[in-house]
Amino acid sequence: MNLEDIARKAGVSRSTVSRVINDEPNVNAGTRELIWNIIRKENFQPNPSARALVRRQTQIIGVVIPTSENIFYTDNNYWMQLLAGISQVTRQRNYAMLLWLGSMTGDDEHSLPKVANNRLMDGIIIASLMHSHPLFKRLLSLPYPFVMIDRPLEHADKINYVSVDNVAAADVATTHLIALSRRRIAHISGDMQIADAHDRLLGYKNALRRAGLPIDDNLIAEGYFTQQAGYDATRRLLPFQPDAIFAGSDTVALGALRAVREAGLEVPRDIALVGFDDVDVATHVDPPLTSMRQPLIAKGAAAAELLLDLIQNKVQMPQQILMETELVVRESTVPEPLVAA
Amino acid sequence: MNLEDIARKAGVSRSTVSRVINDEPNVNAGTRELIWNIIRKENFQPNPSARALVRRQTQIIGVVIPTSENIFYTDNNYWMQLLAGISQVTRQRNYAMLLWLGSMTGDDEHSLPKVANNRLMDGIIIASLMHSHPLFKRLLSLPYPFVMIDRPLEHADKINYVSVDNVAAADVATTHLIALSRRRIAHISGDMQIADAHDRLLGYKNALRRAGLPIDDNLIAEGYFTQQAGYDATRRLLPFQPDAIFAGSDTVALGALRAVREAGLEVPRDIALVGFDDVDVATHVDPPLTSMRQPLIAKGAAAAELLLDLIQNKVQMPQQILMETELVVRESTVPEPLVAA
DNA sequence: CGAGCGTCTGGGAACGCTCCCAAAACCGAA
DNA sequence: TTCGGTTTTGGGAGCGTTCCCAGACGCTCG
Repeated sequence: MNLEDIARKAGVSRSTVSRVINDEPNVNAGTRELIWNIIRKENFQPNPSARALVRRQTQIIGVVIPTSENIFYTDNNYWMQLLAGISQVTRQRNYAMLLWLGSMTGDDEHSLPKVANNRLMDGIIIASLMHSHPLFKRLLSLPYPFVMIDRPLEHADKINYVSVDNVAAADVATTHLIALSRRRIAHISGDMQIADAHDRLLGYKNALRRAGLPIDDNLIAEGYFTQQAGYDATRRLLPFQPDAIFAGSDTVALGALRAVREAGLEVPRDIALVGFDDVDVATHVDPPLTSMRQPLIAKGAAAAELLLDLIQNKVQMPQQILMETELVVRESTVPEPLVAA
Repeated sequence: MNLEDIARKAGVSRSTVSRVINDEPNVNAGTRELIWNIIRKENFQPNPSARALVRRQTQIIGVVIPTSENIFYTDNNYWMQLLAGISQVTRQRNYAMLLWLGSMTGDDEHSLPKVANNRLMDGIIIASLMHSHPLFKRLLSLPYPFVMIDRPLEHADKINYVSVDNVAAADVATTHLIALSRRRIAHISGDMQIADAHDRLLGYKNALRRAGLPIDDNLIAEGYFTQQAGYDATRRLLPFQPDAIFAGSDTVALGALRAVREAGLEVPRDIALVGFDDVDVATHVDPPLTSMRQPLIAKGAAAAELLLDLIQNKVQMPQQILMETELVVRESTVPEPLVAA
């Protein structure tokens, strides 16, 4: 079933049917109605490959999550929230989304450069790409627009991205701990290859400085955004007797919690604990975790919206979008439940 | 850059280049080498739309997760695990995956029937579709193969699906509770529109029957696969004094745990608790949840493998695949840690 | 030395659309 | 009735591949 078939049934030409399908003007109202009826009856949809071939647009965007470890072992709903947000927008704007998961560093068919070069997509969203990734330098010469989720560490001024103000967010989180009279506040950062980790450390330092508290390198542990890293880092920190820990992510906080417990200490009495992201685990864990919420669904949606705007030339690149964060206070910093259940 | 351009550079014809790219025989070895070199140098990739147009194959599969509530509010990594498994296989077999999230019941462009009718995909994987879904009856007339994840409630013998033996799994879980000398074992089932819920209830009853325990309807609560449903169901169950609860999923178990706590009871002392799926939350919650593990990554991978085999005519439909489950015992049923941390 | 056969190569047609241009149909006004 | 302008319609060309067929070439063998 193709345009020609529909045309034959309607007694018109291929061109007229095409005009109707694409909502072009200058088609006789009666004819238009007739053709629509036939299209509906036959459940006809124009062949997307043929269309893409001539239009040079596939109406497909790619979503790339290149951090393989995270994908398979992530213990939370972070990515799904992001995907849900992207999906909302692509759907509403009539695009499809192609998903590429996992490490794409190789030189094979599935490397990110190869995939990205493929004219199958009109643009891509790249989540959490480290600037040490081999793709990074190729990014700028991509033949179509792309949007990064989270700020890239280099060339940030030339790149479209959606992020949160991590400096401010970390500042708020740390200030919350200071307000609770904690004085020896430790920070477990993520990988310094990631701008987010970098910025959160900065925000943490800013808050301490403003409060007139010393910045003690013994209370700062660099790690990765994993539970194990949180655990290891906390064991390194404990000898220096922190009375609070601001973890770089909720997953990290989970590891920290385990280490604190094993040391026979109690949260929040001995050590108050703050996470980042506010993913599902924050509420499941005991005590529930105070966490800096990232609006993940909205972040995904904003990235998609931006990418489609770029594709359709509605905005000029580069665009940088920062989403609002919000501190969600729970019992890992404030002992009593805030509201009765 | 197209075949013709490459051909010109190599001093051969379009056809020869095509043959080289598609690894066809009967090309002079030297010419082949020469052409490959040019292709590599130019970073050329054949246009997927043009290829799809003539081959009538897009090398793309669709993955549909039609249960909208689950997507946006799922508090665990269930879906991501499934996607990770699918992705592994599609990648290895040179396919791309298109993701369709959320309710697709409407009659608009984004309804599942519309999407499925689109010749953009060579096949689809459909996760957790209820047989009351308006798509369900259309499924069998789809113009290409599809694989369901989890057993459909109707036409199961005609449909390709990947699932676990829920009857046996539920039996094992219940038997575990019986072995712990629990005698008033309650079950919170999922929606009876879902075969999984149906089968797990059956397995639960089988185990009781075999152990010579009575089946008490007061100890069976039908709900949905959500936390709130688990909470509500548990409040209905508590007056009948269960000493154990087998929840239809980990998420449900989370709600149950909350209700048990609020009633001033302790897990596992007063009520032992078993979940299903063994997603991330099972380990995060306190006490960690005994749960029936579904091999989600493997399940996704198996579904993808099956779909691609169907597309490539390597197997005949219908195929039904059952994956192994495994009871993971944690402190929600057995008080002391099994191993020292 | 020519027939016969395998290997290798080139070019036309087709896939199903969109886009452009030309022509047909229609309209009201002179 | 004719004319100019607008609206409506049809068909050719082209998008970048694959597929098929035909032809060139080289080799073997009678």
